[in-house]
Amino acid sequence: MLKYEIGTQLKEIRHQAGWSLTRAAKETGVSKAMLGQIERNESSPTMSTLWKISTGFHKPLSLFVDNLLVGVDDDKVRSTHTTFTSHKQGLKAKILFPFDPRFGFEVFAIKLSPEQTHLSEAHDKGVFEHITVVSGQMEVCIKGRWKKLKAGDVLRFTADQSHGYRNMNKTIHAEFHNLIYYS
Amino acid sequence: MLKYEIGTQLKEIRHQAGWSLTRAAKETGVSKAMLGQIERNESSPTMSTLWKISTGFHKPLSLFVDNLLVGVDDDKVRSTHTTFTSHKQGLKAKILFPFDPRFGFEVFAIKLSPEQTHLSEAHDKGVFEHITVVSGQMEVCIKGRWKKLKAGDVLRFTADQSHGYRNMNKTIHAEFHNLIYYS
DNA sequence: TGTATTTGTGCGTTATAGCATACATTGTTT
DNA sequence: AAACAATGTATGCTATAACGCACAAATACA
Repeated sequence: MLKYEIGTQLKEIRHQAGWSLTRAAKETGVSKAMLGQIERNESSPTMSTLWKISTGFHKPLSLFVDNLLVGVDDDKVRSTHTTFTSHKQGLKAKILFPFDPRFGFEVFAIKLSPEQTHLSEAHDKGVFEHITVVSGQMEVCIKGRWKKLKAGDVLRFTADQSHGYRNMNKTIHAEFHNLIYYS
Repeated sequence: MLKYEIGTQLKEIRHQAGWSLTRAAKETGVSKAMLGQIERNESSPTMSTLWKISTGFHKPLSLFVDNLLVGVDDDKVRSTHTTFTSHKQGLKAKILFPFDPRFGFEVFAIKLSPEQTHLSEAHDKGVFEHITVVSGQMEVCIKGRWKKLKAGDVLRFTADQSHGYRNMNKTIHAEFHNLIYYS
């Protein structure tokens, strides 16, 4: 169960060099059996052996680590509108896109019950929140001031400060998306 | 025996985030025991767990892989002028600096016996050889032409072609350094 | 067309990454 | 100072990365 398809990268580099597994094993000091399983994504190499590999190929480590948008395969539809996780009182949140180091952001969908307020702690420097209101209306608090948002409205702010969301309506829920970007 | 000190990097990132090992374990999904040994460079993480770590910290993978010039510690002197390895006929070579993916080059010292010729196969594209003659005199063959070099002379050429070195002198050895850069 | 030789993969064993738990140490509280 | 909570470390166990060897298929060679 590998999220990280480094094997494809290795196979390409090896073929490009015109090396056999035996040759690669000789140059890198890693057994060809292991190199084989790594290429087939059957095994997740340790940093130690990855170092040996990049050394043997006379290539920088980043070459094996970067450009790995190959294994994304999110082209199959995931249904998220059924499962809402993380039930705090009056606030339901579910993950639309979990954080992925290759992209640097994560996206939540959040439902605020009527007359509910949620305060959030400050995040690290370089974190940006992107609010998109889907339905209902809500308010976001930044630097002590509550800003009104209605369906379709968007808002971006630096999240390295305490902030909050609330739904002042007495009957209808508010739903919004929150894209959190980490730089 | 880790060449790759990724632990130091992790420790710094964790401290910078103000997280305890317990907190980090919770966020990343990696046990705090494991995080501990990784930080102490007692364990070389697999790419799989390194992915979990970078995900949990909301940081790109490159942050843990790059900027690792910390563990170089070549400030202790290695004596190389005694041990000459790789004895081909009439050619003695020793490694001054082995290839390191962080730098991208390796350096050899080569001794050519009198009246000796050595031919080398073409390397990959993007490989450069840097010749520095230390003592004696020698000739380097590029594109079929032999170029004369004497002590103190230097020469750089693209190594994606067959080339050769020879010492035409009848009595004295020739010694030169060869820095091979892989781009 | 047999016969080597080289290719990659499968198998059993060993080394080690990874986990859960318990422990010792330090810092906080009342 | 006693009691408490939080820190990072040490311990035993399980999962798996890594190895050496042997095998089957493909390729080269005669």
